[in-house]
Amino acid sequence: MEMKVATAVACRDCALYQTAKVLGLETPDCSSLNRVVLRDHPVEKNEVLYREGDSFRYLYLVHSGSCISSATILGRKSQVMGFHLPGELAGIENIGQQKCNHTTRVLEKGSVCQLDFLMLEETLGKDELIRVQSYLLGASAIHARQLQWERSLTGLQTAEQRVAAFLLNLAGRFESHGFPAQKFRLPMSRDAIADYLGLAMETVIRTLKNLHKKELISTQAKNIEILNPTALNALLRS
Amino acid sequence: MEMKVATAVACRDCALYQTAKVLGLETPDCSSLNRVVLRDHPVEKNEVLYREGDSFRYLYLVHSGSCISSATILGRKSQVMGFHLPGELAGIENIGQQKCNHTTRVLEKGSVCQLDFLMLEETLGKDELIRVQSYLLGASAIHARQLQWERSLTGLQTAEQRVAAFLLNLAGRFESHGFPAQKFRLPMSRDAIADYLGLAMETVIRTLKNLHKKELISTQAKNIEILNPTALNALLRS
DNA sequence: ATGCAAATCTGATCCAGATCAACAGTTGCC
DNA sequence: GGCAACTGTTGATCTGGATCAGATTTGCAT
Repeated sequence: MEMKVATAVACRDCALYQTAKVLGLETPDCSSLNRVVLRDHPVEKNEVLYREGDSFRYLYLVHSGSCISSATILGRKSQVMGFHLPGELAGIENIGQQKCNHTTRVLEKGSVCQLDFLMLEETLGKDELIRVQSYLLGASAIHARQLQWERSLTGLQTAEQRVAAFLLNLAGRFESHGFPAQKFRLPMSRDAIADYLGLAMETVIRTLKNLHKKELISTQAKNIEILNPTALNALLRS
Repeated sequence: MEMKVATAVACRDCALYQTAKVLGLETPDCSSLNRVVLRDHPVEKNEVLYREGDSFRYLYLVHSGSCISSATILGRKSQVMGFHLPGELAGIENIGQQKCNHTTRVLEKGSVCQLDFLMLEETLGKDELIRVQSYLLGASAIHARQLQWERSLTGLQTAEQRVAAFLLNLAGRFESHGFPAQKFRLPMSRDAIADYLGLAMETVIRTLKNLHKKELISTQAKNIEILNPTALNALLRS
């Protein structure tokens, strides 16, 4: 059977729109807003939003679809650094840097809003600059929290714990953007999950199967249902 | 034989002093500076700088000695999140948060400078606010880079790679603060390294021994000498 | 110096997960 | 519609590192 869930954030819930409002760009005629924000730009699967080494210019808000970031680091050809779900920003990791340090590409086709930083800075008074900086500090803090969460995956010994933590993190993020937390579709391949968690793909597959068998979750291809979040959480504590 | 190395940054090299200068607090009589910065405050081993849940107020610059940060996260009682060497800031991870999300304690006795954020904000004009925010964005970016580096440890398969990466990271940080990169003293226990890297203490010990046997490094208790940085780096690429 | 507690090291065992290999299912493309 | 390429799944094997149990060293306090 097919699971149907909402797949896009409403414009009023879009973080970039909120941002633009906060930044004082929401003039009645939307002229300032439209100079800086490109709304609802469609993107195709595998399209690259920005590449490692590009000079940093845009912040992206995933409106529908999803994205994956990867980076060349510590001598590995490429390591999956994170995923961007509908309602989330991509590119925050570049704040305060000259160049992009991730490559971010589209995982599932959809649309993004794009905020142009160069354009933004051109037309900035002192008060606006203060607001922008405040906002960026907040965004950086949110990003740092997710990074710290990911960093703490290192401390989880078993594959089961890592996969459980991953599913709960996704669930929480979906929920905080207005999607159901119990039932969702994984935007990424098993391979990408494995890379993200530092496991082999086979281990991810077997672990998901095992959690299914234990009736903590239900999996059918990319469709996930979390049946027992409490027990899932308890796994992390053992 | 005893290895002697410098163990404290000079005041003029202290990041907080630089910071204060950048922020325009370096009046001839140091009155503004002294209101906001507590210079060279001695700290004892195991002293807590700030605790998880405390409201965020101070940024610390490790002048001499060293610190360790840990946090309760993902259901673990405590996970080592990072180390703060002489010349480095502690507390940046709290920027943009109300409450501290790490507990940071002194690993080796020494002294710290302390920057009071509350006091700072009280006496801030627009221009100063802009400078402070700029500085904080830069500091956050540096912190995020280290976090990303740590996050990518997840992708390293073997204990040897993780330990090698750890030693090279420490070496680079020592060097960038004016200390020798090849020869230094580990401020932390094997246990803390293990926790930080997500390994068992015994594995860390054996791996260090093994790297010694291969003559890539030389270890004598907490004294480390990196004999072949190139080969050490090459380990990460295999 | 001396002694004691904490930190470090060594050895032995065992198992979770990596790796290899073969195959099935899916998607998209001519 | 059918082939190619990717993605997912299962089974079998093997090894690196966790775990447990001790021995030894280090460094601090007196």
